[in-house]
Amino acid sequence: MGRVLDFVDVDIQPLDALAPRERILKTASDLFYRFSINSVGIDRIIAESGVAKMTFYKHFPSKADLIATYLRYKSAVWFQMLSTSTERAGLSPLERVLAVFDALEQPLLAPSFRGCPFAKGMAEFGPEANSPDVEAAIAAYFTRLHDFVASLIEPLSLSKPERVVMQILSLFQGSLVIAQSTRDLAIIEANRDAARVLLENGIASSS
Amino acid sequence: MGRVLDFVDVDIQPLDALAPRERILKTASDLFYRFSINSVGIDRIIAESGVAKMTFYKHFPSKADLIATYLRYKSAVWFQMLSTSTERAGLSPLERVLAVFDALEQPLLAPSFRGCPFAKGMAEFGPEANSPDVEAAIAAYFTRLHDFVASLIEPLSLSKPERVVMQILSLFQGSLVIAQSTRDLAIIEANRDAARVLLENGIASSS
DNA sequence: GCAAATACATACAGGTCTGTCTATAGCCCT
DNA sequence: AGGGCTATAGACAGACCTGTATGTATTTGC
Repeated sequence: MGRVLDFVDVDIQPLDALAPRERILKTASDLFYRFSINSVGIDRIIAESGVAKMTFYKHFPSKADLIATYLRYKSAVWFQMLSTSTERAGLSPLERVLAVFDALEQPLLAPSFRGCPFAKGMAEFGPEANSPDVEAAIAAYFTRLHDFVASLIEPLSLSKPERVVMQILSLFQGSLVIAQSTRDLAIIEANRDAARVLLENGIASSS
Repeated sequence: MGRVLDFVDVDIQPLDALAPRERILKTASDLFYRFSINSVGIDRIIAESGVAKMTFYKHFPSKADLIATYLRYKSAVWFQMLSTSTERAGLSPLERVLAVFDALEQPLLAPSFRGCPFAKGMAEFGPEANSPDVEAAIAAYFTRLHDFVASLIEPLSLSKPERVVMQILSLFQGSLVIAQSTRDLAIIEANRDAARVLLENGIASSS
């Protein structure tokens, strides 16, 4: 049942066949990501998900609650994609690291691509926003992403793995920002190659 | 008179000694960047800049107008910093490219650091926001940044300069995202070194 | 010193936001 | 068949938003 975790907007199952809670979450996810979180009101989410207001507030006690759930949902989607790419059969340890950039292809190709949902979340819900749940969801994503890349790099036995992890993470997040402003898919290949050079450089200097 | 272009929050001149327009712009700049654009209302900007509402609307016909001006102002600030770093005396062409990462030190050290103002702007004012002036200001920044890095790289006569420009830009923007979530200054050094490796690799393969 | 431009203070209109309340309709389970 | 759970529909309160209108004070130029 990985259907819910698809990145692509198109769904096999029509929206109104889903349970109300999933309908709300999916509608909110689309709207929050396409527009921004603060510019999408509860009323619109309710209208477009075809749900009554009380039903909404039964499933999500507050908008902040929905936002945090949306971010955890998006996190699951992204790690699903990352896993799919990095766990392909026949990849060498080094290629598995580079595969995180392959995972960007599908999102970047989607016309609904609007950058990294978590960077966008940070932009709207910084430290002064007083939304601890939202902040926590964002921080959890970045921590998990860091650990994910670190675990991919670990088998390479680099001399300064933490440094390379930060470099890969920067290339990854940077791809998402730059791609958003230029819409040039070449960024993926360029940064995968950059990562390869950095990794091989780290391996060489660690020998 | 580069005072207005200082990144640091502290100002030598007190705020209420400035002309109303500058007071408004400076207050708005602080608030928009610390919080987010959509979550700061006109009333707050007016209150904190000690200005009457009509005065505000005389200088800025609409909030969108103020936002676009804010972004152009921030752009000037950032390029001021980039110029300062890259035009230091005694830098080799390669070191001048790497100096763009030095420019990040000052912003990252500031407690008010909240990431890249333009990525934040994109997060709130995407294509569906219908704010052409704001969009244009953001696009102008990224175009100018691209051209800036390209002009720094040009003297190195790399075989694929455009590719390396994208890599450097990704490392630069990635630094801002990652630094925002980890607050680790080591990111700068790591990515400057990454850039060095990529540049030297490009020089080697172009020979 | 006086006139004109500029800025201040504040009330207001019309809209949107989140969240609550009331009342009604459908559905499952026994 | 009927009780209880769940969803729908829509009005409503109170706060906030942008932008306008109406006066009064202050500064500036000559």
